[in-house]
Amino acid sequence: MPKPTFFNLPDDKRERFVAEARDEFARHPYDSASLSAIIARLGIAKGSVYQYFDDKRDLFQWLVLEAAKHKKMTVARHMPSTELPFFERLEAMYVAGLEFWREEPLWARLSLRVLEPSKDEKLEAFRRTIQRMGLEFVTSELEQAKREGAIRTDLDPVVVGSLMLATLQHGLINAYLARAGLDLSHLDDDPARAAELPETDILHVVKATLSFLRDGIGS
Amino acid sequence: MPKPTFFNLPDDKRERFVAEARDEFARHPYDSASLSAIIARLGIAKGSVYQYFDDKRDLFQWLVLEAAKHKKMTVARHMPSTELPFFERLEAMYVAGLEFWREEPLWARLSLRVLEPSKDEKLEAFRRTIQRMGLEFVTSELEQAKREGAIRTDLDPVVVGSLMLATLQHGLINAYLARAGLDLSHLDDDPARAAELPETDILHVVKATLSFLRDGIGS
Amino acid sequence: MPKPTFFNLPDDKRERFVAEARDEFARHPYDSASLSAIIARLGIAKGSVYQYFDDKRDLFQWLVLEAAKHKKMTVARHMPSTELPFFERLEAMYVAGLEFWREEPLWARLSLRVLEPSKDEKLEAFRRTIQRMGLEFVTSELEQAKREGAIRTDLDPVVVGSLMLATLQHGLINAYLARAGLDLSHLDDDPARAAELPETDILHVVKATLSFLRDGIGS
Amino acid sequence: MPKPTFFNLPDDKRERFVAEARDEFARHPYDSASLSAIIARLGIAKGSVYQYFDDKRDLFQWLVLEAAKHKKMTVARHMPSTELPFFERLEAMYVAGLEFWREEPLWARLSLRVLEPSKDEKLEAFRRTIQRMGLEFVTSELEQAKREGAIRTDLDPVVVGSLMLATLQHGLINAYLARAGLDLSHLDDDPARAAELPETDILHVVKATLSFLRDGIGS
DNA sequence: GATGAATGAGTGTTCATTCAT
DNA sequence: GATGAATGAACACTCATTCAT
Repeated sequence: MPKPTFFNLPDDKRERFVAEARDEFARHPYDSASLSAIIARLGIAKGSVYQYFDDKRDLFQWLVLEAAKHKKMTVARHMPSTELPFFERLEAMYVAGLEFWREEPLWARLSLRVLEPSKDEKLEAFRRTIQRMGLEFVTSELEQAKREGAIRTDLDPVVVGSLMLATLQHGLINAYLARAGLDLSHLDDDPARAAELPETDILHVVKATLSFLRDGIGS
Repeated sequence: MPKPTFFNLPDDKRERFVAEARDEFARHPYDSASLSAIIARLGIAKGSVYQYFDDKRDLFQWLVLEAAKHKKMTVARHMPSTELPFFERLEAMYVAGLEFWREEPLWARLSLRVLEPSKDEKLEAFRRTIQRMGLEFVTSELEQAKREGAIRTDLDPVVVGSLMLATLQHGLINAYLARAGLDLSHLDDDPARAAELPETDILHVVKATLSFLRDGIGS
Repeated sequence: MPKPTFFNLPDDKRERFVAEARDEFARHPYDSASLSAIIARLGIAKGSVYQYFDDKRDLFQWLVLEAAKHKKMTVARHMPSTELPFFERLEAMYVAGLEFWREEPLWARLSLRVLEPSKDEKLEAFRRTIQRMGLEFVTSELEQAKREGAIRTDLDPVVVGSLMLATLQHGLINAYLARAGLDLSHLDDDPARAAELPETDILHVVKATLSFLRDGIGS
Repeated sequence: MPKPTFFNLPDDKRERFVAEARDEFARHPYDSASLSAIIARLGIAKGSVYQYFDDKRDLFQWLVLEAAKHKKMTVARHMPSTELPFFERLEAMYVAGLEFWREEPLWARLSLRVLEPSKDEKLEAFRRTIQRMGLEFVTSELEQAKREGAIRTDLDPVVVGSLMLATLQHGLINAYLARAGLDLSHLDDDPARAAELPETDILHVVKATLSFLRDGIGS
């Protein structure tokens, strides 16, 4: 949704713009993120933003889609090309999801921002769409797993899907951070700190999560 | 943290104040909630708020603690007085948690608001404390369950605690709402709609969640 | 439509506010009039305007109604208390209308501003209402005159009403100004100049207008 | 006042430019009309406008003169070639004036726009010139009519000229529109609606206006 | 002759907070 | 204890104009 002007920009200028905009929206909730802060850091004129995007929301939504692209790339890098059984697929996805936080903490933080409520009603609609798509993805994966015989057939896909989505969106990263005594809000001051988290923890967290998901906690 | 002035207020005036403030902070993220809107609805002077509380954050934090009190009361009403084994305790807690949404949708919504990030740094610190306490509660429950022999002993309490917290904070209510095709943001226009959700769904959702937690999804 | 705050203001402060706001909206078309300019001249904070009025349009509409009040007062001062036949009533009204320009040039100029188009759609609706009421007033006066036998009975009230309204709203003041080689836009630089126009011209212009209206220009 | 560049343009490109610019200035008051909107619709570069014209005002003024040319052409088409007595000439002119609204509503609307005040001081000077020329035209016509013996000799040409000008500029079209329950501002959303007004009304309005002008309203 | 990115002063509006009464 | 007027920094957004290419 950027205007053509945006793509005509010299690469380095465009990249600096994207980087600063991403930083701002990663560090602050949408309503609090400030276009003025972005242009001040870039040293460009206020009007320029509106040469590139329709408005603040337009910029944010595009950044969210960009974040998704980056995530997809990271995931692709960490996913084996061969077809995997359900739980191994899940494990690879979880590992990739946490690697994304290490490799691209700002894009990862931005991805989560879209789940936060805003007072912009049109953005809320966008958020609902994203959320609904997330739920549909998880439930369809569950259906597939059922067909594969990997999971129980008596599960309510909507309920379990919602629970797993919460796990994926909030649980996993919080578990990973909690091991370092951190919290998402610690990252907001300096998202790059995510890159310093111990990579070895990733496998531990994912394994524990997988065990939790597959076998539950019951003795 | 209210000032003495607040408690000297006639009961009905204080209660109206609390009700309107709760509504405002339930309906809008902290940064977007407006003191002006509250005093406009109450028809009181702007300065009065500052006779009762230090500032906006102070008011919000107190409301969050009030919400916790209300939740505790609802939970108490739905929890059997007798000691229960872990999973039955968990089930009762989950049922009570969803009943809280039906009985006191505004307090319930407000409880969740505190988990949303804000640009107010001091509020973020408060949020971290709340979040940490939540995690500690869950992990200690898990430790207790281990001692009871109710759950596996090989679970990493921090990881599983984080996952269960995500489930409790986001998963359960989203699962309950998703069955009606809703989303938290739908409630923000009119939180009272939560009271109209089918009560029978509660048991279904909780049973499914319990089965998910206890036995996992693996076949 | 001002807020109570506005009326609680000390008289002199409120009057200065009204005077500066009136000047700004008299000198510039609505869209070009600047709240910033008003508060700069008053030396008050920008927010204060919004303590008094909902927004720019609200302020403007109230000023327009105030202008109407002032006009009514001026007219009352120049209208004989006794009932008059139609053409004498018309003459008195026209004289009063021009006296208003001499006595209160800024209010008079403001009155005309409401007839100018704006890009604010809600203001356009207001303008249409004003315009429609003007037409209704003129046509009802014409009906009355018909009953009095003062005017021809074969006149189309809508057509003649529209023509007379144009005469009243634009023709008369332009005729008065044209005699001094002026134009409305000359007044915008310094509306007070209207007070310096020769008072004797008023009667001349009105007499000529009356003769034009009553007997036409045909020989 | 266009630059030579403008006339070197291929005909169709120049004509599209004129059409879009006319539409924009017809639909919006000068200050609100937007060059950006014009070039967006044309799909040309912003700088191009400044290759053709000095600035926004220059373009507008030229368009106003073009509108006058178009009006002259429409009038020529509806005016009999033979010399006519004053009132018949007037009638023909009025009919032609209203036909212009039906045939070329956008040029007609634009013609009126120049009478609206603006914050651009140089444009105001232009407007004064136009207005003065209009007055001079009407008064000279009246002088001529006097010599023909068509009208009374005791009329003040400046006063009556101003009144008739108001009639011509505002009264006639408003009378025509008022019969359909419309207002100029209704046309601004879609000026083409003027073409749908009943043609038969034209003669009625003009006849009524003529009767009003020639014989007055007195009984 | 055409381009279109950059500019930056300008707009109306919001809102928590203060403080004299 | 209550009032409520005043504040002013901050916000998103607009637009005619310039100028290097």
